[in-house]
Amino acid sequence: MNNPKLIREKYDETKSSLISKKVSPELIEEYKERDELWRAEGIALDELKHQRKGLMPKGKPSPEQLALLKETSEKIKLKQERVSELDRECHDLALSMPNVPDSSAPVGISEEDNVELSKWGKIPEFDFEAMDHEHLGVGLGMFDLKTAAKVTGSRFVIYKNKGAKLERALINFMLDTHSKAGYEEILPPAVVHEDSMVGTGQLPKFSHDSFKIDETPYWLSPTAEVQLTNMERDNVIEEGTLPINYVAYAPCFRKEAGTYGKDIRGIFRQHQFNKVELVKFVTPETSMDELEKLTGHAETILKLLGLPYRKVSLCTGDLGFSAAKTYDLEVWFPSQKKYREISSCSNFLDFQARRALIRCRRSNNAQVEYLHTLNGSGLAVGRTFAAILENYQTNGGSIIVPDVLKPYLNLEIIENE
RNA sequence: GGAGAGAUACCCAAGUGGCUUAAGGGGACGGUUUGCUAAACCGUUAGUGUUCGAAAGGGCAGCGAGGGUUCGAAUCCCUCUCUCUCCGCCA
Repeated sequence: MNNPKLIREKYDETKSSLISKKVSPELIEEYKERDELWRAEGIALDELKHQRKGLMPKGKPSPEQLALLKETSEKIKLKQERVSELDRECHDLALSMPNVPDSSAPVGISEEDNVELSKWGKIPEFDFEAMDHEHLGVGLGMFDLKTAAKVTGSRFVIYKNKGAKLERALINFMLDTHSKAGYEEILPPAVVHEDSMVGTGQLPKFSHDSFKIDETPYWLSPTAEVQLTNMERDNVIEEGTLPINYVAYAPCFRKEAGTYGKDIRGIFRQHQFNKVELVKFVTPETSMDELEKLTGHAETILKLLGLPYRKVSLCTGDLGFSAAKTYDLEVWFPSQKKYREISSCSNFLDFQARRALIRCRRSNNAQVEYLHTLNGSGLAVGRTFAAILENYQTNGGSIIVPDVLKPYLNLEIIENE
């Protein structure tokens, strides 16, 4: 949720900023109008309530008093209905409005306008035709999509044998690495309450992207960002304990509606996938520095695994709903000859903190204010798995195990026996 | 899943329709006293949200959550959530 004062006091600036994030001008105008009405009517209502307090008798009211009380209460009731209606309208509009992009985010319409900031690693050159990760993985018996389609459905996977071990090794490697960097390890529920989904911005607008558990207020979490960020929902955190850094492994569930025919090969885009997530709670003045740190921690995983990647800054049109600024990390896929997203690191400023009511208490003056939240994938495990297969393949279709994973797998090479 | 008991502020806790502007205690903080500490005594302690205001400072809401009854609700009614005790089932 954006600070309502932005629309009230910096209307033109905020409006054009939101338009760059594809919000319709009508929506913004409607919000402004509703907000003004809500405030005016709210003041009138408070005034009436104040009046009634003065009229309250110490004991039983006399008939004259009673008549006056009844009249005032009747007015309050009508005004209250009006205010509640406006309040609901404002709240709904505010919840469906995305975060205002940070001024450092490049202005643009789509993915095409994202700005590449850096590249790391050497793109592997093979003296043979590079296979895609599905051929490699299925060929080595590491995962089975057909059986998963029978057991569950399409876009699900069953990892097997060394594939199962590689997936688990990656999770452990990522958790260990981030723990060493100062993140507190969390193992959260995979299921979250709808209130949490509202807190981080998945609801109410994007209900079609996630799975709801029928007849309950629960959802299958689309990212551990939801669990980790909402752990501090409704809390006031002492400034001295910030920054709070959490790392969690969790399975993530996404409907992937509207992606039919996209990334149908292999395990790149699944309804259920594993992800290691980083979340930070920080003081407002440090959040942009913390975004650099957070992105650096995600990059560390790619570097340690020796996977070539690039870092891009998302343009305003490509920014997620809740994000003010986002760096995507994209890893090289030899079979596609393209960099593909493997991590997304975002600063939400106080947008999620307002929705989820997460505040910090300043140590010098005891003032309470909204803190800033950030998160980043560190990394998407399934995509890391796929990238390792493709980048570490050999001519025979076997996979050289990256050095840092050897202690986890007790293997030098993954090959058919 | 069944039966029962709870939820009041930082903690404990009183409060069954208007005398509550939520008592009292503990703790915390400030002060008096003191060489220092403790004790004693005095005082402060409703966080937060929202709104009005340049500010100082006001208003409104808040007794687990949401509805309802009433001129008026912490208090009466309904629904829900969570905690505890017991029974059943279960990895």
